[in-house]
Amino acid sequence: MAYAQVVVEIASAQVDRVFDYVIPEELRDRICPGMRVRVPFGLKELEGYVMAITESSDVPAGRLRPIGRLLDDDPAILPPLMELARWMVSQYHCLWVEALRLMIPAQMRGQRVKEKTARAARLVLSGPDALSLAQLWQKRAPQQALALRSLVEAGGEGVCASLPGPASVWRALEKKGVVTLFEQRIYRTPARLATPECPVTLTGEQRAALDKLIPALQTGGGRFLLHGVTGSGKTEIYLACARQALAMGKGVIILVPEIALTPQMVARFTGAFGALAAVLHSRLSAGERLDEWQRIRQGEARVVIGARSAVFAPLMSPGLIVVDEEHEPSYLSEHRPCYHAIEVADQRCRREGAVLLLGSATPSLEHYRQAQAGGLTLLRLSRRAIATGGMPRVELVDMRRELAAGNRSVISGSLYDALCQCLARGEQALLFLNRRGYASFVSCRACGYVERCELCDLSMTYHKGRDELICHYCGSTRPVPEICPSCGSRSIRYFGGGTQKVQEEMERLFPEVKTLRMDADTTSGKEGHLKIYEAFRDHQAQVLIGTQMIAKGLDFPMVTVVGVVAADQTLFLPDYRAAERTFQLVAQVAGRAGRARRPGRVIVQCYTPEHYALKAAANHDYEGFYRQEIEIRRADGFPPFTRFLRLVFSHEDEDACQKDMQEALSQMRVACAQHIEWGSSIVMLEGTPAPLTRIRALYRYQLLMKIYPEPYGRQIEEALAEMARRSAPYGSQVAMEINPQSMV
DNA sequence: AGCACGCCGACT
DNA sequence: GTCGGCGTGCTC
Repeated sequence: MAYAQVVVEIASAQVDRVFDYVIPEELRDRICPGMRVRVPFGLKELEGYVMAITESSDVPAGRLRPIGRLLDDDPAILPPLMELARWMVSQYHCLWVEALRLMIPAQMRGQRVKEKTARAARLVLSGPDALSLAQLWQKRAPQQALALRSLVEAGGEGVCASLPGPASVWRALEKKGVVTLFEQRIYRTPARLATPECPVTLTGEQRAALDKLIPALQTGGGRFLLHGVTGSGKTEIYLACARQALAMGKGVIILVPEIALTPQMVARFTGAFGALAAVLHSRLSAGERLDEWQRIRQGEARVVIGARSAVFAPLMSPGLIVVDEEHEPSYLSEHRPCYHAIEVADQRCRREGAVLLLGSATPSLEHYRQAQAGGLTLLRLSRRAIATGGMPRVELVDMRRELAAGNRSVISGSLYDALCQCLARGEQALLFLNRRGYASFVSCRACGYVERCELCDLSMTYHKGRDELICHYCGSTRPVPEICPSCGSRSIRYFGGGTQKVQEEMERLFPEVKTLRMDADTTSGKEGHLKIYEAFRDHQAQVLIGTQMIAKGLDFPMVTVVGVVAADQTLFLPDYRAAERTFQLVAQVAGRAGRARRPGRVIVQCYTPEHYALKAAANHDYEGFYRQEIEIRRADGFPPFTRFLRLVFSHEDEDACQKDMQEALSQMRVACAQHIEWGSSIVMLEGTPAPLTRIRALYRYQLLMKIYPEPYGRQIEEALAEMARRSAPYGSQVAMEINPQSMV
């Protein structure tokens, strides 16, 4: 007798284990681990994942029920990815289904998206025979003759819809026994541009990097950090490595932050690899996503370019995983399971004998430290590739002085001058501001009342186009009050600038200059991104104003001025990574300037120009920043020296929420008292309300702690995970975050 | 996650 | 007396 061990499609700790099922005789030689099945479970039928096939079962025979049916012909999850799921369960303390779900596109569950097929025809005769028949029928059945000829031209097989002749003609040909008709699978391939490959001469540094990478690809293993300044040609390296891996019959995954998954980037890879390239990102339709996944699974596509979750792409034998812009926070998943795509990529590479290549102009402290210690091989590109004018000049502008000098605009004198010169020369400019909307809060001048979201503890942002207040956390909207709800005064005023405000200011200062705005508000449509990108590339506007999304990856040769409107906005957030973030942001934005031969100029407006992160960014001095920041982290016990853990409790009732947090805190204290030896591995910080105390009508409290990995870090973390798994006594939701990217 | 089983208040 | 509240416990 054979049994299947199945994990069922229910995300709950209570069923987070395998259930044994009898395999009916007729399925015995087809079933294997990694397949999805339908199984009876309680009163219902559910989808499940076959984890293993066994010859015996501990469950009494009377309780065993048979597998319903198989949902796949081939296992949807390849064996190495099953193993990767196993690793994720232990690494991220997640449920089995949560890990398994990552391995297949969501569309495959519940069969929500159908495979697309089309009527196709195959020639039964040889080509010459068919042609002579066509000749014969030319007079009496010209349509059939034409259809037949086109089918011969198509190589004897083709999809009817793309060949001439209506369905009736094809049916007639089938009746005559000349062709057979059948349904053929059609892949919905997302539309994309393809930048033709142009031969490039590699710089000495690029050559040197490849001289280390190519042998590693050939021997099947190695971990590299490519530290290349903006514009130094990291993409050339990726392409060359990908070609090498393909030549060896291996597959390639290129991970890119969602935001950098620009048409430009996709076009490079499509140009280089054509139909061998598949794209996975959030803007694909359900059908496109499913089909791209299946093209990869079938081996038709062997170069995958995609965001975070593409690390699970079903490639048969990956030879290379590239993580571009490896410092980006978006590689850490925000929802369960909270995996880090780089950790997963590293794990996958080790298991499948692939090369891991991390690339960034501003590497994360953690990976740079690993490179210093030898865990990662450091490859450097310290100069921009030949066609550029060197690194742009970066000026820090002290906005306190601007204000003292009487300039109350969001545009400083220096930025204004730079823009004047740039625009007069017919060149383009980027203005970056990490906040969308028009005013970050509206307030009553008389009593100081600020409009806040009813569900979140957050001031609401005024959006001018829609003329309403929007909560940037939950998206709820409200009209702007005409009179103050608190004191009845009419003096409602707008404060704090966003991208809309900057755009208005630009139109006031340069009325004849066209501007474009790129932020979450203007890129809502499916092709929203692309439209703005193309309009700016085609010079329909001279100035592009935007948030994060213009900081990454864009390459416009005519941009010679970049303005950062408020650089230290992010510097004083309650987050141990604030300095690193700010440094990276300024360095990345600055890298958008002067990418062709024209020299670039970068104006960074801030209130603390003396801050080491800003000074280092202005000097293009990554090393200098690293040395200072790593010492601070070491001294304060922050990552990468510790694992920073955050338990977030949320409940609609504030009291219950706080009590659950207190309860967990005392439990931890008890546990620490029981395990005296833990003392050296854990630093408990106080439990407090989260900086955003209320989101979407839920109150939030948090517990912060630092865990030194050696010698008891693992044990402590396990205990905490167990605590988070058990529901809290007063009913709060508990989420455990490891090295969270945001602490609000 | 569902859904049953099981023990205490207001209704024909 | 019963209908029905949602608190534990199980699903191969």
